[in-house]
Amino acid sequence: MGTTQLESVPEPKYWHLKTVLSEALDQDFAVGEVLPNERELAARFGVARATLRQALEQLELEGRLQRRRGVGTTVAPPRLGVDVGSARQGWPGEAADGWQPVDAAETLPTAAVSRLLGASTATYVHTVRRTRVTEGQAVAAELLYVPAASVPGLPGIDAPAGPARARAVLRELQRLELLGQDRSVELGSARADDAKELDRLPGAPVLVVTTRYITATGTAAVSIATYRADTCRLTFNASGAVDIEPTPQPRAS
Amino acid sequence: MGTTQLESVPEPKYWHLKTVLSEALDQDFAVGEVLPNERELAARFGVARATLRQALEQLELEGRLQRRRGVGTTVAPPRLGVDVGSARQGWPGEAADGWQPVDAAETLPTAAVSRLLGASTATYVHTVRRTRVTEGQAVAAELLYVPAASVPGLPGIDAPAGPARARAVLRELQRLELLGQDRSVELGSARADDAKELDRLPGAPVLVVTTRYITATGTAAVSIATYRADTCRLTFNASGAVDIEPTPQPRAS
DNA sequence: AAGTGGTCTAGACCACCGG
DNA sequence: CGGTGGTCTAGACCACTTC
Repeated sequence: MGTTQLESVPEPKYWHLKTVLSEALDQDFAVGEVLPNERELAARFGVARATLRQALEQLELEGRLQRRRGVGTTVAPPRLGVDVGSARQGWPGEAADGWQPVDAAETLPTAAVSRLLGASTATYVHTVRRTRVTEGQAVAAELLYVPAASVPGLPGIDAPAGPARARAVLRELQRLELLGQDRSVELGSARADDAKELDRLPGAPVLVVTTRYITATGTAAVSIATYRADTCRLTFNASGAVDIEPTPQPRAS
Repeated sequence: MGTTQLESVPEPKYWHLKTVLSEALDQDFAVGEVLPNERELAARFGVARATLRQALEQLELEGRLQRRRGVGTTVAPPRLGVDVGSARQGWPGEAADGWQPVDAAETLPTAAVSRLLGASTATYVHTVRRTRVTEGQAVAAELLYVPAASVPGLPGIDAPAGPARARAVLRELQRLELLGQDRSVELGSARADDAKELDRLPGAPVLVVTTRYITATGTAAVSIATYRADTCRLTFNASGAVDIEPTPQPRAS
């Protein structure tokens, strides 16, 4: 860049790189297109591969890129808007909202889970695994914890494993009267099993949505859902307002 | 470890490191305590510093650690629960919820902003900057975009800059009838100016909360708030249920 | 087998904070 | 000033996908 290095605060190379790449993505690349490989890009910009990778990492974090080992780096489509808030006051599984039961089992709750469940401190909890698919993509993996006390009418552990059993727990849960629920969203990194379901590497950034389902007797169930942070935008429709449109591309003239 | 390396899928060193460190944090460290420096930790575990840093990065992303250049790495307190959803149907600035007006200006909207504002395509928008402080910590920085058409009664640009002007825009906005709002949450990285307000380095992971304020005539305003992803947990109280308690530490027996 | 991204190393220098 | 985390390099090898 010329001789004008008067910048008293020289921004890091990877940061500048990110800006340059971001503009290039807007102008010269279409969604789905594959970029040159990392070694060539690094050479082209005159930096080490590690530095180039730092820039790519951030762009992937922002949902601009998608990297797959053995395949390459491609331009990501706009993030998927995934509805999380408008299904007001419903038990899980009540609406056909893309959640698919996978399995269920009886386990002892971890310290963190029993803390969320509150004073009930049930000895056993049913653990239901579900996966959410939107537009053909696996966007979330959920673990739903239901204390045995919440669903007394449930058949014993002799029930067949698999989706059928998961559905049985959900069906039983829906018989309770739901008073309310509270939700929280935070950043996390995917555990190994969740990463597998989401087709990502372990440690991938995820949005962790924790929901407590409240009945008259306290917290009847807790759901911990992990959404792919790179491809998802969680939407909460606080009112009956129109849905947000899926980010139409402003085409350059 | 011993000689049992039968694991056909050897997990990455940094991943294993992260697990070991995480357990050490639970058992041997108190909140606020400073860890040994990176060079020593790397030596102690027999890995390169870059590898050690990869583990620390993930732990920081999960809110377990806090790193500050020139100071050191400390054990982070549990994430702050920041209420985002329960202030139902209110204009910004209506409740004393920790938001502090900083400044305001008149600008031309960027392509992304005018897309969010919808078909109105106003030529000018008022841009209000606010900061949110919770428990003494700056947790969020917001840019609120208000098309000039939404607040026709506002004095011209001769108004004094600074918080007073920001308050004037908010006051004018609150005269409209709010029909609803929709919100979305996604992962992003802090722009330079936001990072400064949040006392983080540029590129730090943030949760971007986008809110559209709807009136009878369309989208009257758009807010883009960036929350520190490392220290914040966004909470949405969908019902009048009790608040979630701030993660009491389970003491080992 | 060839090509991709993912992990790892052993150094170096820089920007920032504190005494 | 010394010590901290932040950036950067030039290599190497590994895991995975595709052909």
